[in-house]
Amino acid sequence: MAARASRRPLSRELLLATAVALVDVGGIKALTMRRLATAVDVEPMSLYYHLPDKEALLDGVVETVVAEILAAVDDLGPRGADQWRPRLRQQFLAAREVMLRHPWAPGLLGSRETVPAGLYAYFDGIVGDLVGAGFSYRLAHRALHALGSMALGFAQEIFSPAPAAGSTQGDQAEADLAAMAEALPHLSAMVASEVHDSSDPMLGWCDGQVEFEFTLDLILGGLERLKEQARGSEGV
Amino acid sequence: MAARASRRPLSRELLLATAVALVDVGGIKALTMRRLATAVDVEPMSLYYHLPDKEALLDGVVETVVAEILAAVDDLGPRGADQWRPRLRQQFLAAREVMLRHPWAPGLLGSRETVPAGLYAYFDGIVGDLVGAGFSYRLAHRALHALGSMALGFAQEIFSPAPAAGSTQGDQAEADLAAMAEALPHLSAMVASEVHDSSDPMLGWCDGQVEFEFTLDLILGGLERLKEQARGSEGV
DNA sequence: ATAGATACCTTACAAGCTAAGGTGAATCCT
DNA sequence: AGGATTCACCTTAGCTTGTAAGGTATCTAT
Repeated sequence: MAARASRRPLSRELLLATAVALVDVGGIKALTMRRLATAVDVEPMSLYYHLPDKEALLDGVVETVVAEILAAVDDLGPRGADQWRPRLRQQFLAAREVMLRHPWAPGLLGSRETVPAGLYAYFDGIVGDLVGAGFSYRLAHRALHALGSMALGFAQEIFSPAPAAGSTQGDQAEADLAAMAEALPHLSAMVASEVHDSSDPMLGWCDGQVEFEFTLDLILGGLERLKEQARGSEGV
Repeated sequence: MAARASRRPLSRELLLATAVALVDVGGIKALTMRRLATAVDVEPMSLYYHLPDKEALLDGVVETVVAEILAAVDDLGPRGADQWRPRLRQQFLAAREVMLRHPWAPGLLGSRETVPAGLYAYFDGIVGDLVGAGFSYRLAHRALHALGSMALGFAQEIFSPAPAAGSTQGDQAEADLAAMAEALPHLSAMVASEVHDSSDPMLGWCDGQVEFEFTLDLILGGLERLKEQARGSEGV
């Protein structure tokens, strides 16, 4: 038929890529079998030839994003024993970049019950690097959890926008601010203090990137110190 | 009617409490208007007298859990300036306990676009404590992000179970282990190393509580050090 | 007694996932 | 070449969800 000749044939890859695009623009709730079908110009049931059901679609979407992260993270910087810290830092910053492109990804990942195998391979590499750099397995394990949950947690970003700001209009805004200053004195003072040495007031005053790097360095620094302590007490 | 007399009258609170119970037992997907209606023994549309729509129900559920966290966290330990660290530690451990009772909560919280006001009040208290203990507003802000995302991230627990263990049966299990040892050498070695000085093998070898406390202390320690540094460079 | 408010119910529909089975074209086998 | 198979997609239909529209019974106040 003309219709069929005029479009790319379906494939799992095409469907997953299209699905990721759909979610990027409309959020996870916008991903339905029907909409995905419309997006690739077929009837809904045709999807089921390439994907067993919607769960598989979601798993596939996760897999796709994880692959994107792995690609971004692969071979970043040298692998020397003394390079573990900048290397890990670069890797997590790269991972975060991907997550920023797909802000829904961590939540989806957390909601899935099976995790793509590629992720374990990635963890394996990290443990290898850390142990190679002098970490005990135990400390490497802790590091994995600490860094992993930080990376995931930062994607939630519970705390970035102002609390339920409704109307952003002159008078009302001032009244809101006044009410907030009373109810949340310390937070208000904090905002005021930060706006003070920043340029634009109240616009993106929570710089996620800076916060992320801060926390990342906090954890990396703590790990380094613990590693040295352990090494010292071992009597090397 | 007999039926109506024989049950508690509906109320927002009853609905939310019932909803939380439903989610606890069946996961977030088990929470439907129809099931909630059945659980409180009314027809589905009766719910809409107390809740505008399902979004409001979900917001209410989040609100309920947050209230539970706030209750658990309230007034824990003394509020002295030198007590910020054990105090914060206790608070986050208490919060984690609630999250363990409702493992779905962080994910839901992250998926909502408005956050309960009570949470901001809680953050306000933390900032107050930190600043009172000598933190700059900037560092307190960073601390908020670091601790908050850690707490949220740890609930995802991407990395606890073995990667997609299918059959847990004698021969097959051994084959799986062997295959895993080859594909993920460092992780396998790590598991082996940890099992070695633990008692029961492979059963809950990822102790979430220990990992959580480790990461919490890592962050608290880092913050303390940064605080002292800043204080020192200020010339007090 | 009547008017309204309150709290719950009946009906109905669009949109979601998917089981069951159909169809035309391509490919393979002899 | 011709029949059988397979591939890739479609049609129909069933069941679940959220919820709009409007109905009804009970209580409260005048």
